[in-house]
Amino acid sequence: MTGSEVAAAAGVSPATVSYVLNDTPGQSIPESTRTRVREAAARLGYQPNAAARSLRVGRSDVVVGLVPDTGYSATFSDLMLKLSRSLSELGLSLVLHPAPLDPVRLRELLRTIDPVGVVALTGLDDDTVTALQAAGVRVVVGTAGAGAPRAWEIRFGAGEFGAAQAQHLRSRGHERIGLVRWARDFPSATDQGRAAALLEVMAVAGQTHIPVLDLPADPGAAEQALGVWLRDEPAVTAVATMDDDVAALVVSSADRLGVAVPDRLAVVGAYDFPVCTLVRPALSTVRADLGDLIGRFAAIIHEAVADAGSPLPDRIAVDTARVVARGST
Amino acid sequence: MTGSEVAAAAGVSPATVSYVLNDTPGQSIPESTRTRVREAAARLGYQPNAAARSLRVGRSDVVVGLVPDTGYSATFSDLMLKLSRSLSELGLSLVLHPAPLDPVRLRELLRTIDPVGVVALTGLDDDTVTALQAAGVRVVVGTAGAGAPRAWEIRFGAGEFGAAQAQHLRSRGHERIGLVRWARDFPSATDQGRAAALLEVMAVAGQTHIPVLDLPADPGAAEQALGVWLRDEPAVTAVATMDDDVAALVVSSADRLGVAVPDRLAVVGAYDFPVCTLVRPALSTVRADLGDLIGRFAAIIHEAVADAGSPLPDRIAVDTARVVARGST
DNA sequence: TTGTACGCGTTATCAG
DNA sequence: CTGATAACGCGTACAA
Repeated sequence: MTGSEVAAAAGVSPATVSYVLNDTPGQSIPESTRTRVREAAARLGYQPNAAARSLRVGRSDVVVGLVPDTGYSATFSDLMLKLSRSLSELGLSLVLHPAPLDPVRLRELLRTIDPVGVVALTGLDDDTVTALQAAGVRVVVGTAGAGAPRAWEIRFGAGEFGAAQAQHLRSRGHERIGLVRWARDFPSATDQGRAAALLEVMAVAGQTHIPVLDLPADPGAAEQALGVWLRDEPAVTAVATMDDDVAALVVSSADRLGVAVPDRLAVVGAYDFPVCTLVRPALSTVRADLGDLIGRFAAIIHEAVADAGSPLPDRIAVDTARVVARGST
Repeated sequence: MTGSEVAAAAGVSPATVSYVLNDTPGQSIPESTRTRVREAAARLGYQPNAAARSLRVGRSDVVVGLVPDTGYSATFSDLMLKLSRSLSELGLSLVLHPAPLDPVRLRELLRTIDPVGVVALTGLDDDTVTALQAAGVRVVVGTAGAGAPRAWEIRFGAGEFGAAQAQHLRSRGHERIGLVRWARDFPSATDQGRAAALLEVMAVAGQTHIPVLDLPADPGAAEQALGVWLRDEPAVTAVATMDDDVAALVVSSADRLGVAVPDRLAVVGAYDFPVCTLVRPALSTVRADLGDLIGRFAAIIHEAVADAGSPLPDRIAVDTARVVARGST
């Protein structure tokens, strides 16, 4: 079903079809013609060819959502579903991809999808951001990142989660805290941003660096790694984790090791995943109303796509980050 | 960077560039020309434009992976990562999308991505499969489904997980079992296939239908729903769940209700998610070496894409489905 | 007010 | 054995 066929059915030229269906401004087409075209399009089930459109316009209508490759809880899933709906109303569509991606797979993604925007639930390192811009991505929404954000890049929640975690642990009397992240081949930018945010708060209490534990996903290996780490870092009485999945593994590993939570080791996670209330003790965590942000993301992306020259906010604060205290702290 | 520029740099025509870089058979181009072209392409960092290619060829090189919209664990995440790599080697790329999708979003996905193949970690209902075929998708790999598979559709693991769960529960002496699935607006085809598989095994023991509990994701609501359901179904002494996330919520809800697991209620999950060993009692589950299947999926998709007429297997058995017995049964 | 014609980058057909 | 050239479907400048 092509635009020409619709034009033929409506008795107009292909150009008119394009004008009508795209609501092209500056064209004075009588309402009667418009309805005839729209009706024909609807009747024939006309769907514009995305490839032809992309080729002509020079960009696709696709936004890529980068999700953590460590698995992806219902919390994040809901977020992406919301984003998908919001973007959909604005004529954009969302597909997901696991992150972080190595340079080769990133290039492949950019080449095959040529997204107009990227929303990352993970941090993006500078090289990735640079590659995205070079590939023509109009707007990037992500969390942490080392340098200053570019004009077309928006950051959110860079430090709020870490700050909330550290403040909570301090308020519970802890003076030396650590960070637990997933062990992985390539370091994640989110991990680094979180560590920096924790340190900023703990520096006030005299802590000079944040010890980091790389936790393997395998329960046996995790237990061992935690045991060794706790011996090596005897001053650490509490840990913040990158997310609640990691926190859950810490708590259960501690249980097996005979390490009392929260007495010997307090644990605070992040994002309030469903797993929080499944483990014993239940996980304290930091949650934020990210769902609220999603609508703004969509609007910002739409704006950036529609009007390339419009200025973007370089940062969106997550002002709703709040501690949910449960049994693990 | 376009093919024409490469052609100019190499002193050949654009057509020759296409022939060389695509290894088009039936063309006798001297090795010297080939190397010259390849060199120029590499030097200039040529990346073919996917939109133009899609427009010309009539399909994209993208495969869509449908993932459960309830969130998915590291187990599925790993699977998709493996699939992504396998497809990548075959010149195809993978993007993810939450499923099930309503008809509107499905159409949008098909229009914007125009995938050449679909791999679903969830079941696909018949309408969806029909829509996929109509949109020109060459091959669909999915789990359950009501009717018989189409020639271009491959099913895997339709009943194996359910059969293994039911057999395990029977071997533990249970004669009346139920199925627990996520409460959701639209029924999932996976859920229906699982129920049928369970019934097939339990029919031998005289069970005539499988009571189903729709579990809300919210812990409080889940606890209440489980309590009511157990009162309504006093004969049920064990449940199989759709996956380990659901199973974990059942176990923790039972704990809060004072229902002893496994004595009053045995619980067996599926897929061996990491959450299995995080809850008490640890979850019995059914696992299969799906990673092994992934490579075959990729090969089958590649085959179907490369040679439209080649016959596909209509079914791939998951012969490695095995029970992992832990504390919950 | 509407239609014609061109170009986006690629691949396939068909002369040379 | 090689390379012009047309065509894919759309959007838009310009002509009618």
